[in-house]
Amino acid sequence: MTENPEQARRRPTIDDVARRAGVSSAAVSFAMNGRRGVGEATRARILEAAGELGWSPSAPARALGRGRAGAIGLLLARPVETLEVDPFFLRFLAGIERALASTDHALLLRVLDDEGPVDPEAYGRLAAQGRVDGFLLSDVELEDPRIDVLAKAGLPAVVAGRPAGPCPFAALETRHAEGLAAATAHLVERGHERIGFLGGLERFEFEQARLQAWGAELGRAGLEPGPVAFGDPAVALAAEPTALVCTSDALAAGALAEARERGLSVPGDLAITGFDDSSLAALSSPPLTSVRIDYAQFGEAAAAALLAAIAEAPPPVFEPAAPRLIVRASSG
Amino acid sequence: MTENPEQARRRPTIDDVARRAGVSSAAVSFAMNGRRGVGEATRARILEAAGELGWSPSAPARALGRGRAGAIGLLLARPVETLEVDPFFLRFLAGIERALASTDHALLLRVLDDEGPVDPEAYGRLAAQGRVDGFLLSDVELEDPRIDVLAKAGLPAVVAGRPAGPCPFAALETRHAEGLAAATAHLVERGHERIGFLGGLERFEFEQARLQAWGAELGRAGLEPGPVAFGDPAVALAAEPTALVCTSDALAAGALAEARERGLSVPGDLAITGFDDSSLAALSSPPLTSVRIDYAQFGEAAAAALLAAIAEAPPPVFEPAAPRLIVRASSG
DNA sequence: CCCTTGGACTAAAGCGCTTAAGTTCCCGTC
DNA sequence: GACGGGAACTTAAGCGCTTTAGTCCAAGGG
Repeated sequence: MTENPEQARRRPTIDDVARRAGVSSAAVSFAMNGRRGVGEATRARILEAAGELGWSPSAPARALGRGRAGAIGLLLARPVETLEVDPFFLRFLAGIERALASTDHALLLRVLDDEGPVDPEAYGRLAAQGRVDGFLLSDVELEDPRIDVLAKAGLPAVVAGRPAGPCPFAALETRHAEGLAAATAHLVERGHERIGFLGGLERFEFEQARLQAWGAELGRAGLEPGPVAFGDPAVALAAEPTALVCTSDALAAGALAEARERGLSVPGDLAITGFDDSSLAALSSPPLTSVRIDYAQFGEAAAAALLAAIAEAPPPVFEPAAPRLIVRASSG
Repeated sequence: MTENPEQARRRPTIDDVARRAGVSSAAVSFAMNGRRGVGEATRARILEAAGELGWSPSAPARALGRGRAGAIGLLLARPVETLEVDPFFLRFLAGIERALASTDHALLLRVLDDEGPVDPEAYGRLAAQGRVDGFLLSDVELEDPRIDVLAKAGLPAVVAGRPAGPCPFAALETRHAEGLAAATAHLVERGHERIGFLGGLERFEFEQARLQAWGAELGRAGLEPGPVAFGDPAVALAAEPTALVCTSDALAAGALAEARERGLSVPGDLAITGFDDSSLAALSSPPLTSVRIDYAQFGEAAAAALLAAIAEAPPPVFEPAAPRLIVRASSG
C-alpha cells in the first residue's frame, strides 16, 4: 500500500524526497537546514528533488521535532475603534512582517476586542499550546500585568516600549518622546507661552513619557507648564491655552472640532499639533502639524530582537530613526 | 531518567496528565476532544488533572497527529498606507477574531507590503508547509490569480467579496453596493442632477460593483450618469459635478481638499459623500456623509464559513446587515 | 447459562520531521 | 602500513499527540 506508486495525491513527505534523491531522510533534513554533513552535489540533488515534488517541510512536524513552533505571537488589546484611528499598529505590523519575511517564522495575531487591560490568559494559552516561541508586547501600560504572566510562561518576549517596573525582557523604544518635545519646541519658537498638553489614555507608558517630554521642553524654555488633559479635547480647551500639543492626530482633530465649536480660529487663536502623521493630518482642515515616527522600523527591530532572543543569540542593536516634525498649517 | 519525579521544569505532556488521572493517554485525548468512550467521572478526573498541571494539548503535536494545522491564513496585499486609511481591514479582522475565539483555531496573518498584485507564492508556501487549514481572501480583484493558485493548493478557502470569474470556493458579500446606491439616492433626493463617482483602484471588484450601483441608481432616477474617476479627486472635479459619490472617506477627504483649493464650498457648490464611516468622516470639516457597512460581521461570517468548510460541514447562512447611511454636513 | 452487544478503556502504530549515535570511507600522518 | 580523524551519510529513537484495533466487563436476550 504505502509503496504504491499510484497512491492518491497527498502531500509529499521528506521520505519521498529522500527516495527521489537517493539518500536518507536525515540527509534531506540536513540539507534543508543548511547543516554540514552533506556534500555539495548531494545537497543540490536533494534541493532539486524537493523542488520537483513541490515539497516544503511540514511546519507542525518540524515544530514537534525541534520543540519550536516557528511562530511568534502578537496580541493586541485595544478596542478596534482605537486601532483604526491609530496608525501605529499597522506600521508596526508591516515592520514585523519585514523582519519575518527572511526567516520562516509566522506571525500569530490575536486581537482582543475587550475593553480594559489584556486578558493575560490569552498569552498563557498560546504559550501552553506551544503555538509560539515568543511574544511581542506593545502598548505597555504603567503597571503591566502581562510582563509577569509572560515571565512565568518561560517564553522569551520583547517589549516595544519602556516598561515601568522591573522587566526580564529586552525592551526597545523609539525616539517618540523626542518627537513630542520637537513639536513643543516648535510652538515655543512660534512665540506661544501657554502651551497645553492633550493625551489619550493615561495608563499607557508612552503617554506619560510624552507628557514628561512636553514638561521638560517647557521647562527648558523657561515657561510654566500649561493645562494637561487626557482624552477630552473640551477639557484641554477649557483652560484656554494658545497652543495645544496632542499625542495623536485623532486627538488633534478632536481639538480642532472643539475649537471650531468655540469659535476659535486655528492657528490664529489656537495652534495645534498632532502626532503620528496619519492620513488625518494631511486631510483635515487646516492640515495638522504632526510628528512622524518610523514605526515600521520599530516593528522590524522588535521582531528581529525577538528572533534573536528565541535563537539565544545576542540582540541586534536598534538605532531608532530620528522623529520628523512635519509642519503644516495648524501650528501657524 | 524519564521517570524521575524531580525532573527539570518542562511542559507537561498528555502522559503526565494520564498518569495523574490514572488512565491511559488515549483516554485523555478522548476526554479533551469530547469524544465518547470515557465515563463522566473519568472525564471530570482527567480535566481536573489537566487543570492542576496547567496542561493544554500541544498544538504542533495535535496538528501532526490529525493532519490539520488548527489555523487559518489571511494574507493582505495592500500597501500599508492604504490599509492605514481604510477601516475595512481592522474591522474585518476583529470579526474574524470573534469567530475564532470560540474554536481554538489561530490566525496566521501575512502582510505583503509589495506593490501590485499578491504574490501567489505566499499562499502556496503556507499551504505546502501545512501551517494553515484554509484561507480567507479579501480585496478580490477582477482577474484574481489567487483563486487559481488556491484551487491548486487543495485547501479550502472563503472569498470575502464577489469573484468575477468561476470560483470553486464559497463567497460572501456584504450589501455595500446597496449602501453606495443609498448615498447616491440621498444626493438625488437633495435635488442633484449631475452626480459624479470617484473610486479608488479600478481593479478591485468592489469598486466596480459600486460603480454599477451608482449608475443603476442614477438610471432609476432618470438621470444621466455623471463623470467617473478613479483615484484622482482633481479629475473627478474637473468635470464640475454638483455632487460626488466617493467609495471611501479618504477619497472624499481628498475631494474636499481639492474643492477647497478650487474655491468651491461644500456642500454649497459641491456635495460629497464618503464611504465606510471611518474616523475621518466625523472629524473632517465639514463632516462627511458616509455609509457604514458592518465589516466585523462580515469577517465573523467569513471565518465561520471557512471553519465550516474545513470541518466539511454545511456552510452557515450569512445575512449581511443593511448598510447605514450616516448623513452629515458634507451632503447639504 | 451461554452468547451477543455495547460502553469504557488500553496498547500501540502512526503523523513527518529532527537529531544523537553510529557506520563507512578516504585522506593524511608518523 | 597501521591508525587517528573527519567528512558524508544512515539508523533509529524520539517529539506529543490522534486513532485504529483491540480487551474487558457488565447487562440483556434467548
